[in-house]
Order: sequence, then structure tokens, then C-alpha cells
Amino acid sequence: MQDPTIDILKRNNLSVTEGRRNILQLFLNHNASALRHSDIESSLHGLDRVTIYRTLQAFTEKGIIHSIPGSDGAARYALCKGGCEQGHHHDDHVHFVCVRCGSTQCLDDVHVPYVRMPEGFEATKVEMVVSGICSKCRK
Amino acid sequence: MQDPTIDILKRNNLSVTEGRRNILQLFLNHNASALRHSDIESSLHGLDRVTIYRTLQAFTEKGIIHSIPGSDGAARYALCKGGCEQGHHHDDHVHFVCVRCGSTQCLDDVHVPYVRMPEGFEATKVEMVVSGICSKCRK
DNA sequence: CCTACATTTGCATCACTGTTGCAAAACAGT
DNA sequence: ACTGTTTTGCAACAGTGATGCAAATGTAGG
Repeated sequence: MQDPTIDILKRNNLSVTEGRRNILQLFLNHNASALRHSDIESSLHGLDRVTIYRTLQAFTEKGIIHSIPGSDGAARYALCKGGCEQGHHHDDHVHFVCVRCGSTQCLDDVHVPYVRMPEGFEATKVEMVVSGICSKCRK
Repeated sequence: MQDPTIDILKRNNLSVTEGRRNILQLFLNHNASALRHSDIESSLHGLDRVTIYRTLQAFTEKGIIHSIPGSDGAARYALCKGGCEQGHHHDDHVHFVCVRCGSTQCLDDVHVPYVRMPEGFEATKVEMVVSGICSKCRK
């Protein structure tokens, strides 16, 4: 109740630790754009690299955050807005990567359109990433 | 004329070297699914890692191959089927990643649908990657 | 075919991402 | 507060990708 981070961690059956609360708080403060592991590492010095990796894994498994594939070989993470539960994500929105400022954001209102698969293919997940100039960089 | 690899390299103003011909031949033989750097490295032992990276870069710039974002942090590459030229790619097809066999393939007949961007966003590139079970693995 | 110039290769090295095993520290429930 | 479980930090490792430089290779002209 008092602190939203404690609440979220408990609801997801995760032990409430300093590191997890700090990482979660960072996502709550920063929900305009997705965070890379390195962003978290530089914001929260003193927290071990490995702990951050493991925390991101745990949060992803619980459905607190979702990962966004980055073409530069570094995963990005953003808070799930709702509908995601233990084991199953329902983030069917489009992601946007700005080539100018480098930020990745969730376009929560733009949902991934349906595409018909060829005979014999069975789709279980669809990722759509749009690159271009974001609204902030276009001024 | 005689060897398609020589032909393709010359058409793109690339020096014809042993390594480039071998890599290109690998793509020609293997056009059902995309290749990772490591696939090429293990198929063509004796060729330096760095040479492979630089060749993949050169081929991508020339529009011979295109890269496919992989969520596992390893880029995949596949031959461009047409419409791609020096500097500009026109691969608007969907990519499929099989979670069973791990292969990545181009669904050349399935093209990426249009999505309307929110106010202020300017899209220049759209990537769509579908995961699931491919037709071969479903038998 | 040989020479001279430009390009490419291989090697060493580096930076970054992500994983694993293990002992010490922190947490949860009684 | 005590005990058992979970998490953390550390060390080490594997993989991807980039860069600088000297040696090797390719290209074009005669």
C-alpha cells in the first residue's frame, strides 16, 4: 500500500529486496521509454551486473516487464501495462525505436495487425518494431 | 556468366575473392533459411571471423543480403530476392523464427501490413518477426 | 605476363552482452 | 530471534561485434 514497489513485488511472489525495489522504481519513474541493462547499471551503481540480469529475468517471467528486441544486440525492457500474468504476456502493441535519440517506446495504442501465415506455419508470437523519428525529436 | 558468385560480386563492384565467393555460395545453397555469423564460421573453417563480419557488412550495404533482427542477440542474414539496391533495401516481407528448430526464414509472400503511426511519429522502417512452429517441424 | 596500386585478409586486441557456480548475505515465516 | 530458503556479489567464462595494422591478394595498365 505505502510503497508501490513493495506492493508489486509481493503480488508477484517475489522477495522484497533493495535491488529489486530500486530497479522497479526506475521503471516506474521512467515509463516513457524502455530501459537497457546498461541504463540500469549506470543509474544504480553499486548493484551488481549479474543481479540486474537476474532481476530482469524474474520480472519478465512474472509479467511485470516485457522485453523488446533491439537490432543492436541489446535487449530493452518496459513495464507491462496490463493483461500480463505469470508466464504469459499479452503485449500486442507496436514498439518504436527513434534513430535520432535512440529511445525505444511502447506505442500502447497501436496494436500489431493480424497477418495470415502460409499453410503449415503456426504463429504464437508476433513482434513489430518501427524505426524512425519520434515525436519529441521532430519537435 | 559461368559462376553466379563471380557475376553477383562484379555487378556490385566488389573484388572477387575466395572468401566472398564461398560465403555467397553458402547463401545460394542455403536460401531456405537465414544464416548467422556462427553458421558461416563453422561451415567455412579457415576463414577468419573478422573477414566474415566485414563481408556480411559489405553484402548488406550492397543490397545482396539483408539482416534480420534476432532476439537472442545474434544477427541473421538472408539473400535479398529483388528490389534491393546499393544503400536501400526494400524487403517488406515478414520473417518467421521457428521455436523448435531455431531456423529463421523469409516469408517472401507475406508482406508487412501498414500501421498508422500516432501524431508526430515518422516511420522509416518496419520490422515484423513472427515466432512459432514452421511447416517442416509440424511435419 | 608483369608491375604498381588499391583492396582485402588475418591477427591481436578490445568492449559489451549475457550466463553459470558458489559462498556469503539478506529475506520470510514461525 | 531462529531457521531454512532466496538472493546477492564475485569470479570466470562464452559469444558477438568492432578497430588498427602489416602481410597477402586482387585489379588494371602496359
